[in-house]
Amino acid sequence: MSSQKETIMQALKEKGLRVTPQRFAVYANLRSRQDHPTVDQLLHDLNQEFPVSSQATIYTSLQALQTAGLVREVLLEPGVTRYDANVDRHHHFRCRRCGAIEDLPWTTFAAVDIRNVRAGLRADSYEVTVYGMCDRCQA
Amino acid sequence: MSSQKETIMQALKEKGLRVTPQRFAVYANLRSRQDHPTVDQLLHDLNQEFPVSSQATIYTSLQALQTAGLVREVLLEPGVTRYDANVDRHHHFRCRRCGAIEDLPWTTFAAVDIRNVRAGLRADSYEVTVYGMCDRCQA
DNA sequence: CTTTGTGCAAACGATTTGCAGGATG
DNA sequence: CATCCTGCAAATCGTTTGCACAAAG
Repeated sequence: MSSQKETIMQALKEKGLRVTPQRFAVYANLRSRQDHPTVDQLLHDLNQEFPVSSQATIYTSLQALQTAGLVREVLLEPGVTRYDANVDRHHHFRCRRCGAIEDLPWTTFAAVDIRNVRAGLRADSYEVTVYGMCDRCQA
Repeated sequence: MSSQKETIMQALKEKGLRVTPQRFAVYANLRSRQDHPTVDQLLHDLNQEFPVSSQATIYTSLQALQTAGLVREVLLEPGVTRYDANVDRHHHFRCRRCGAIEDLPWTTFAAVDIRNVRAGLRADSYEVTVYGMCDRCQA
């Protein structure tokens, strides 16, 4: 049985990425959380105990991880880029009040028939973004 | 019958916005086009013949128009904010190759049942983003 | 050892803001 | 004529880049 740590190291290696403490920390942290942090949040959280990574390295690590297909960007607010280690297809819920973003399982909705888009376009995937109020903001 | 110009002026007035040449130009231009221009594209296009508006004014105009509900942002690329005068609900198609964005009519898809999101969330709207290749990029 | 990554600081680009003069209602 | 808008330039904020040193394979 492989530990969580080994799983992550193997994922990096399989994609041809060198396993550095910084990359490991970024990817491991992203995988361990449910929200979709920004670079600043990652930087802050990783360096809580003692310095693990610099800002520039987080940017370049994320870029490498993204190119490798281990991480994706989530864009729902202007000027705010968030990152998500869940690269399986899924949908998003966004709270109108607090801005919180939550993943929705792909199975939440019946399949959308994207063959119906305008003739001439070749559609290959899609995702649904749902807006509303999260639990806490309904108070 | 009211001219296009009067329609636009009335829309601005109804929202309590002063009708200035700059705001008029920004909103009229946005309504006249099908794509979703960035601020730079707007600035360039508006000032083709002779100066109509400054960069800062376009930013503030867009902000006012957006607050008034006449314009919305479209966020599909990191660091790129686009604007859309179509505030009726609709979906988007994004070309993976050239990045072009196209509106898809709301009626393109059967309704997505957003009552099925996790209990506790109060969903009130949604939109579908479809990815693929546009006509030209299939060549 | 060769190649790639890290960290710092400077560079960059998009957006915001302060302020003085100008236009709108 | 009181209020709000414009335009300029400076300030801000997120992200990228150049480079010297360090670490990975």
